[in-house]
Order: sequence, then structure tokens, then C-alpha cells
Amino acid sequence: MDTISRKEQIISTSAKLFRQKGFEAASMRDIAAALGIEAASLYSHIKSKDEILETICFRMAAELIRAIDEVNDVYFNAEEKLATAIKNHVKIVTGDLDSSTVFLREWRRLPAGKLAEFVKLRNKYEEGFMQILINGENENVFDAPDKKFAVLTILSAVNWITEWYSPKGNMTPDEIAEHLFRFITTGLRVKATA
Amino acid sequence: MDTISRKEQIISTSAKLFRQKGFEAASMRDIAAALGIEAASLYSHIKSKDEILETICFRMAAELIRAIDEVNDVYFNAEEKLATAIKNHVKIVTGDLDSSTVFLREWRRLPAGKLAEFVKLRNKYEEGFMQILINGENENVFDAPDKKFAVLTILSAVNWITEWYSPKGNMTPDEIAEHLFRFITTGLRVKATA
DNA sequence: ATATTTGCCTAACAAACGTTAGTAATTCCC
DNA sequence: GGGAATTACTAACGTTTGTTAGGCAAATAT
Repeated sequence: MDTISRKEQIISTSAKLFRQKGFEAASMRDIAAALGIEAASLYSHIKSKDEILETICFRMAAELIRAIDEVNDVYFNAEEKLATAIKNHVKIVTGDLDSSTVFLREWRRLPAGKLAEFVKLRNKYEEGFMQILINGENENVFDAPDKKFAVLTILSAVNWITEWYSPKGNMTPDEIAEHLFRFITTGLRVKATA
Repeated sequence: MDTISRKEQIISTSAKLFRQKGFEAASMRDIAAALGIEAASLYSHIKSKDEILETICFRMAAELIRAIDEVNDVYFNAEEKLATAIKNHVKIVTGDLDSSTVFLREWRRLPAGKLAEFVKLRNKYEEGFMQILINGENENVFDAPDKKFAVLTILSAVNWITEWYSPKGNMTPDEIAEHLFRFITTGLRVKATA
């Protein structure tokens, strides 16, 4: 029944606390207390506090990249690609809100070497979206004057949901994804002045 | 010549370090070292580390709220209001990137009482944008199915610039604001399928 | 049944933290 | 010029931090 390993328990508990209090403010003693054990006992399962942060950040990065690669491999048109990429992103983020928030908010606290590696992965993910916009331009369905700018703006919008999404809220992940797609593709839709 | 007070120096130096390393990771000793003095000397000018964070966060909040109130008081139409609000926001954020980043990223570390007060101000700012969208709907120029959602998405886009903007970059604040306005109002502009 | 690994414990560590006390030097005001 | 602020200092405080060492009991493997 309790098939989830102690190490995974530590990671998910840490994600929750890192999200609530921030990486540095959530102490090993806090994490241990949340699990009902002593801080020193954590070290039977993990090497260091940094390792927990690394695991969370790189896991999420891998999951997101896998999703965007999959979208770009399959032969949808650009519009479908974008819709699917957004849907996947929202699904992943809302599926593990704690880890996602840490991934988005606390990655800066990664130790120097790992940080550089992480940024590469982040760029790779952005590259995946960039590819969709390029496709869209070739297909003549998207028109972004500055594609790098557009990618960053799109990602900011889809990432911001960690700030307000609640599983108890009245929007499902798919509904959120739909709203986002609509907003990203059509904006507020200023009507032409008469 | 050096008309800027020591307290202001402490605050701006702190903002820089809080942005670089995070609020908790930037120690009083770090701040003092950056100013060439001892940590204890800081306390001749400020009451506590928290006070520095408070000052930065509430100052930015006040500036942004003043700007949005001004926009809403003046009688532009909704489209002009939105354009001006975005332009002001970008100008304020790029004008003090360190403080803005702290305002956006580190406000969570405010002490409990101040945090509640801060969130109210943040909501007030969001309310200002909401008002613009409501105006726009009445004027029949904007059409957002979920206005609260739209406001959050718009703000996420304008706030994300702290993550990549550099004064040395090739876009001026006004150009950024223009791009953002265009994106927010028209999106990627999917063309109707033939 | 014996040996080994696992998972937790207590105790302690060195370092870093924000902050206070008390003091000396400089600057400002009258 | 004398008194009062102002601004910095050294020294130290009590906590909290991540982490290690070493041991002990229960589970697992042989």
C-alpha cells in the first residue's frame, strides 16, 4: 500500500516546504519534523539539502522537455502544437504544484555547477516553444515581430498559474489551458475602431 | 555631491544583493561588506533586516499604485489606458530593476503582519488593471471571457521582464511596452483558416 | 540461525546568522 | 567653542544552520 519510498517522501515533503517557506527558510529540521523523524535521519536517504533541490528541479525540467519534444515530433500543425504544448505544460504544473513552484521559483539556489546545467535545460525548453513559433510563421498562422520575446511572454503566462492555481478552484487544468491558448493567440482582441 | 543618504545606500545595496542571492542568502555582513563597513554599523541607520525588505517592497507598491490610479483618473479610453498602464509599469520596473525584482520575488519573506498589508496593496494594483478591462468591455473594445484571469496573465507578462531585461539590451523600455501591448491586445494573431 | 543491511536515534560540531552593548571619532548646530 | 547627534567601530550574545559520528533495534537475506 505504502509503496512510495522514504526518499520520495522526503522529496515531496521538501517540495511542499520549499514552496511554502522558500529553500533556505525551510530547514532540514522542518522537513524532518514534517515526516516525524529527526533531521539527522534524513541523511540515511539523501546526501545533502542541495541534492533535494536538484532532484526536484531536474525532474521537472526533464518532464517538461520530454513533453515539448513529443509535441514537436508529432506532426500537428503549429496551432495544434501550441495548443498541445500549453495543455501539457498546464497539466504537468498543476499535477505537482509544489515541485513546479520550486522548479520555477527556487532554482536560483542550486549550487553553481548544477545551476549552469539547469539553465541549459531551461533554454532547451524555451527552444521547443521557439520551434513552434517558427513553424507557425512558416505556415503563415502566427505573426510575432520578436519571437524570443514572444516565447518568454508565453512562458511567463503559463508559469504564472503556480501563483494562483488551486486544485479546489473552479477551473480544471484543461480549461485553464484553453483560456491560456485563447489569450496567447488572440489577446484581448481589440476590435477595429469602426 | 553625495547627496544620497547612507540609509538609501543601504537600501539600494540590499536590493541589489537580495536580487542576486535572495533575501535570506544575502546576509547583513554581505550588505555591510558591499558598503565597506561592518555589519553592526548598519544598525545606526536601520532597525532590522526585515525593515529593509519592507521599505523596498512597499515603496515599489506605492509607486505602481500611484501610476495606475493616475491612469484611471485621467480620461483616456480603455485602449489608451491599457497602453499607458503598461508603459508606466515597464518604466517603473526597468527604472529600478533591483528593487522591482525584490518586490516581485522576495515579498513572500515579509514578516507576517506586513505581508498581509502588502498583499492588499498588490490586490489594489490588480484592481486597477481590472478596472481598465471593465472599461474596455463597456466600450466594446476588449473581450475577455474571464477578466480576473486576464488581469493575472497580463501582469505575469509585464512582470516577467525582470527576468531578462538588461539596460544594455537592444530594446528600450518604451519599445518593450509597445511589444507587450501588442501581444496583450492581439496575441500571436492566428489567421482565420482560409 | 546467523549475518547484513536499513532506518532511525542521540549528541555534537563548526560555521553563520541577526542583533545588542558600549565606545570612540567626526560632524552639525547655536 | 561646547553640546549633541551622527556614524562608525570592536566584541560578543544566543540561535539556528547543515552535517557527521557512532550506536542500536528491526527487517531482510543467506
